[in-house]
Amino acid sequence: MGSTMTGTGSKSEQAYAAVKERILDGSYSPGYRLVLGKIAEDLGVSVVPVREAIRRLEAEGLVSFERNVGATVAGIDPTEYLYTMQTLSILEGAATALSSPLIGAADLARARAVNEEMRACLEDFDPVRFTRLNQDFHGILFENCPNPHILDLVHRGWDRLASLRASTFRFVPRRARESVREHDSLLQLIDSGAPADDVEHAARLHRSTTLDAYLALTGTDPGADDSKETP
Amino acid sequence: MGSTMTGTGSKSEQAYAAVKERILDGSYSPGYRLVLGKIAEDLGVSVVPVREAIRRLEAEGLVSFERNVGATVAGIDPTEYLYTMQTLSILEGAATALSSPLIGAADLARARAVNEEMRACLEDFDPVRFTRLNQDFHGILFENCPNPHILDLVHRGWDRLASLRASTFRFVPRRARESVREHDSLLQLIDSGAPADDVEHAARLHRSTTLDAYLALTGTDPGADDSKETP
DNA sequence: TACCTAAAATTCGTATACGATTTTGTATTC
DNA sequence: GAATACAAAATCGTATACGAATTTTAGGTA
Repeated sequence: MGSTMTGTGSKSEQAYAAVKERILDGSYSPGYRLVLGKIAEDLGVSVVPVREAIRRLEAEGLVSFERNVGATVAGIDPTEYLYTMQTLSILEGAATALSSPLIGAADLARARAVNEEMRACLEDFDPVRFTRLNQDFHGILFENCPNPHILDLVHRGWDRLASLRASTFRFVPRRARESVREHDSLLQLIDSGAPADDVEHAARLHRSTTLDAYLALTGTDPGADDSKETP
Repeated sequence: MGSTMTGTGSKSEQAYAAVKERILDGSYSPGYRLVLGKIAEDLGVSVVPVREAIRRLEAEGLVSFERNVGATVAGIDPTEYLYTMQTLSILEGAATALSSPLIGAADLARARAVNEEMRACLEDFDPVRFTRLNQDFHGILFENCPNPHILDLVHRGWDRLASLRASTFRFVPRRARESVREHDSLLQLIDSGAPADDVEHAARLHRSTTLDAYLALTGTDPGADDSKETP
């Protein structure tokens, strides 16, 4: 009865989906210890399929695993967050660029509508709703991407961030207004039939500016000295 | 006796490593049916860890899996090849760019040496050796990349290509000489302290030119019309 | 109290076993 | 001869069971 039982797949699939959902919605937050026996009992299956599911989640980066010790929900250290955001900025930029020549008027209209919702959402600000809309917006820009591998990687990145966001909520309110405006520009750029390179650059900048805003706010400056790029 | 037994990890790890190695070196070529019982017997373990290993390989994209039917080594259709190459060109470009400010004189010297080996290798041409050297070359340029996620994705892409290459050998001999020259330019660019954007562009172009050469040779033109980027 | 040791409890890792599903082979019918 | 029906074999999926490794707890000693 837990978690929107689909009942469709094998027990292994069921366990995979259930644990993944719990991670993404925050029921299992980062650091949470995933004990095979407990989960198995919870789901009413034996440990074998649960173990398999957890190993798969490990391969996707949602779970970290240690031999003879067990699995925990993958952590939230700021460095990881930065890595993921940076990777996403690259992949989303590429995905948007590859999509852009294939985006039709209907898609643009939908994206515009979502962005207007975001704008409306700026008053009595609801970060969760805003974040969801943001994903919808970019999802529309991606969905025409002719390269499914890139899309898959983007989705995995989102999943990771969702897992983090569900626990520690990372959001820079001041950034929201700016973000909506950047969306406008991005749409205009695509609509004008700009070269893919320009779209890519703009889309990447959009994401990495969000990251910068976050860094500026928290003062996080993880390990590597990769900030000396503007001498 | 099978496949450089490390003996270190659990049976599950052992199975994972063994099957992966067989896929990468071509012992199991694309389409090969991975029967749990057979593999288990081969490795002297039971089916449970083998199954787990295969599911993990599926998550990495090396194996495709169908419920109640079984697993096969992931296929080689040209579309996949194109997707992977395109994704790699993006990720390698970014990885090289992020590395470039951190690449020291020693690294550059090593890379130069490898490229000279490649040049020497152009006479009495050995594609396998050339390919390995090529990976070494780019590996040197990457290894300073401060973002391990990107590196991980690049390595996964390489693994996929290795699996394909081991069966159908995809190589455009005429391209080799050109490639070595491009390496020279790339090294010079990095050495001159060029902006990261320039390095990224050059590195990406390098990979996608290779892809174009392959496409021109085979006439493969899968699905999407993503070639209209140079109007 | 702090620290070391040993036993108990927990949890993992995998072999085995068996039911469920799919595939293959064979006979029957038109 | 082709198509269908059915039986046999192969293979998958998972519950159960038990040994192995780790963590926790308890007890004793300086």
